[in-house]
Amino acid sequence: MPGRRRGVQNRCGRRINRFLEPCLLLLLHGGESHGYELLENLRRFGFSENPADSSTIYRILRSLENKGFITSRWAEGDSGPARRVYSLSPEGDGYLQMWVGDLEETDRILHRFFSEYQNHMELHHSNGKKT
Amino acid sequence: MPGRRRGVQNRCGRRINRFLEPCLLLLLHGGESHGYELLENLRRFGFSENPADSSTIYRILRSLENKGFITSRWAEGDSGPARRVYSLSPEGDGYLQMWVGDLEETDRILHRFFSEYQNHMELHHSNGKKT
DNA sequence: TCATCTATATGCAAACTGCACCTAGATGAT
DNA sequence: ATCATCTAGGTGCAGTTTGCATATAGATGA
Repeated sequence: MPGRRRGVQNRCGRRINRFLEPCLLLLLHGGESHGYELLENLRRFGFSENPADSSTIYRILRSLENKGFITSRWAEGDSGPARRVYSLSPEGDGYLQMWVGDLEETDRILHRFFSEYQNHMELHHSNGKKT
Repeated sequence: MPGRRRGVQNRCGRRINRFLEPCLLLLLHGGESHGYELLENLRRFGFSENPADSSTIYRILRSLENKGFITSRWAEGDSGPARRVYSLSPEGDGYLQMWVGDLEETDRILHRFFSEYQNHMELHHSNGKKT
């Protein structure tokens, strides 16, 4: 069902920087896989119908391989064209750990934003009127 | 103390896309302010010593003004050069609401990532070995 | 006069992303 | 056989964002 997404896209973009990278690493942490399959499995992370363009996925995978965080081999499938199957390397596992720490920091910042926001809203609520 | 940050930067960049935008909007929600002051106040959000380059701030403010979400006027300060003082517009207030909803969605995705990650870790923990 | 602080801004390059488009094997229908 | 379609991987290009360097300029004090 996935693959090339044609037509108009949401184009909101307000997400996390390079967030697809740790998602792909986490999927590969569960076992080797190829790009097309990874693209389908990305939906698990709750992107509402908008994970990414396939070109983005393939490019991220290529860059992860260039950095030595994953390795690839060609595999003849039981059906369809050959697949480039990726596996997580030990370095990639460490990189995933780093990503997790970084995202936890991001999460803290996010919650500081929410609490600041709620502070403001309570102050404005007390004067009863909101233009 | 802030201003031009010279020297080497962390260059990790794994943060939230355009996250500075809602932070600036929220600060302006608390009252008008100018760029240099906003830059200082950004630290409240818990960016660990790395909020943003001043050029980024000024450019985001300019783009928010172009979209009509904030307005500006020149103000002669009691000291130092003139300042461009920004105020949140009603449209900007709505835009901030939208951002909050969007970041809540981001937060949900983030936590789905964390729970997937913990699932994996528990599975790997059971076989007793972790490099 | 000169350095420094405050304040705003531009130029440039690198990175990331979305969209359009291309290649190519496999599969099934006509 | 030919064609459309699905699977699978990929490139080219343009728009956006960002970090770093740098420019401009008023104010202030040595």
